[in-house]
Amino acid sequence: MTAERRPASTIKDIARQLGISHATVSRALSDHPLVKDETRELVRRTAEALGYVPNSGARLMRHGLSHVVGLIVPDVQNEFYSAAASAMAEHCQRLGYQLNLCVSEDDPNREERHVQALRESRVEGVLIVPCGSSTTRTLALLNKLPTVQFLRTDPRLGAAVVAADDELATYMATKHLIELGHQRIALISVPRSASTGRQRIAGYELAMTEYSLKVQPSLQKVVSARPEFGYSALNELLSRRYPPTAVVIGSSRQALGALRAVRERGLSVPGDLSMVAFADSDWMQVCSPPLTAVSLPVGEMCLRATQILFGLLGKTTTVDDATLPFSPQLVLRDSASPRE
Amino acid sequence: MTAERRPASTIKDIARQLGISHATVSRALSDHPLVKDETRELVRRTAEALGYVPNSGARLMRHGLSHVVGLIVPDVQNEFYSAAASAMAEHCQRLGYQLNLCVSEDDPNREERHVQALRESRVEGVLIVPCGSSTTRTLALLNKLPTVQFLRTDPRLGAAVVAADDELATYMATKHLIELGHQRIALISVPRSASTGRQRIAGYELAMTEYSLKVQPSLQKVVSARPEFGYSALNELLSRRYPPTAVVIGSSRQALGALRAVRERGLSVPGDLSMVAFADSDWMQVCSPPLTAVSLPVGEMCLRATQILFGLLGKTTTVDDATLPFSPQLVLRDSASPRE
DNA sequence: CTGAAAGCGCTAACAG
DNA sequence: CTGTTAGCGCTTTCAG
Repeated sequence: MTAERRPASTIKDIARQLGISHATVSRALSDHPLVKDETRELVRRTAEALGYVPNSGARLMRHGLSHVVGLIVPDVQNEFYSAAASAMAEHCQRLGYQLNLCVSEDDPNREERHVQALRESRVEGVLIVPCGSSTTRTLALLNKLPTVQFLRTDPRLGAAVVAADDELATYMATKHLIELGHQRIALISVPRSASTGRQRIAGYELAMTEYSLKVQPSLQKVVSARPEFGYSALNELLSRRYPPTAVVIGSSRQALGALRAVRERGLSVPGDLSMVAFADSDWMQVCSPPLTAVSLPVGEMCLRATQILFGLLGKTTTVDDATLPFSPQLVLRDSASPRE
Repeated sequence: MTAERRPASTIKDIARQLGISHATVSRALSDHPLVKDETRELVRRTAEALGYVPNSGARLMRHGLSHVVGLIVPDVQNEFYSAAASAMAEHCQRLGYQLNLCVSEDDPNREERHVQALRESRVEGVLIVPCGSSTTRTLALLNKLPTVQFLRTDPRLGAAVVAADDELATYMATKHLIELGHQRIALISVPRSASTGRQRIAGYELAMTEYSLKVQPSLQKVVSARPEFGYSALNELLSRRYPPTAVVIGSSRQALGALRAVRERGLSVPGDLSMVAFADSDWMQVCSPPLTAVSLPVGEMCLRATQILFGLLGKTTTVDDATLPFSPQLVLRDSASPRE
């Protein structure tokens, strides 16, 4: 039923059928003014009849522009990235560009394959959340392309940056807990390989030292941004002789797992443990208890990132000139309370 | 810093630089056996030096295969689809294919644009969750391409289908509530435009009539699969003179909004209202209360869909021959209880 | 208004 | 082992 594998019909097929030259067909199809209306209509109709669809490869070869931009994110299951992807798709759409969405899984090799593929298809620009340990080839490729690094910053990459102040975010989260009277505050964070990991850890440590609290390595769990890891990290923390009374969690995905751990142990939050999450997700307002979180302005950041990218492409869209970086905001809910 | 806009170097540039023919360069780069090792190395090195990246458009034109498949989903923010996208990306990856992920937002025009773009770039196959009101052009295009319709079925599309038994799913959910003693059971569902909407509504009605309960139109809210709509739908239901004692919710996104409504009104679930959700999402086990849900085997379905697609492409992967369609499973948690 | 012809980057057949 | 050549589908001069 599906899949008639015969090669797609071309401009020449149309020309042959009509007994005219393929050049005329090309003109007719691209609304060139110097074509008789009658011819144009005829061409249109037979194109439709033959199921003609232009070959973008051929078109690309002629005038070099693909009208595609690439977006590489670590994980579409992370609400933060999927929201970003939606927003960016919307913006590209509006500008008549196609968005090619790729998932790196934070794997440098996968990332490289995607960048390579994007470059081979001659995308005009790339939006990327770099994995932090990008291969040199990846970096070299990106440095030859209009690129915007989104959220994470790779110092080896000479591209524009649109990021939030992650350090401030975890600083705020930690400070909030300290001011509630907590002292044994744990941190679950994403790895240092990415800038965001480094910043989030730094923000936590900054708050701790600012209030003269000892930063204990054993209270820091640095793991991947996946629910399972949040789950096991919190379990380990809670199995300590002196478990923490509060925890800052560096990723919404980890928060999900952590909450599962809490639930399994029958602990009450915030009674037994206060929690503050980095990044605010939809579900955090309906979970039990609703999670206090540090929220980032995803929408604005996406807008800015696309604006910058299309700026680099010469499409000067209106660029709003708010100041970098974007500020996080503490959203108070019920998962953090004064220490008893 | 970024973005040197000079045109990418070609095979000919390499040839010129080395004083050899571009054919030799081509051979060297594609590991043709009849090339002197020395030459091959030389070519490799200069290719690297010049930052050469093959032009996939040109390559495509030569031997017709793009090694890309397309995936069109309605919404990446829906955990169900993002999980599916991840799984499918993984499978394609393994087979050396690139996955081009597109988001239709359930908008027929956007869907058409994507299908058109995919066809223009000569993707070898398409996995699609059809929006239900696809344009005739979309259908025509898809019918000329190896296609697998995933989850939703468009009767006008002659493509293979991989779907769950959605009717059974809501039937099970509704039956569960009926057996708990509920009678005034509401339904919040996605629109009838898609097969899934029709099936989910049918399953609910089937269970109701089977137990001789009246199907009241005013207890059915048919709205888009977005949190806001779940929110307002449930609010309307709860504002009735005789509000339902239980509700079946046809989408995880709607469930999120519904939970928000419940929370705002200070109602207790399942005390004041029992809920069962269609589709099980990560967060449903940590929300308050944990939601009883009908779960679908996403993983297996994705595997099957990709197997079928690559089967159509002639790559005969091992196809497991479980029976269609896939069966839902009721996951009992705490959001549904006997009616007092 | 339309046709002939060149060329985009690449591969493959055919000669050496 | 390598060079020459043709051609994939399309746009774009340049001539009519």
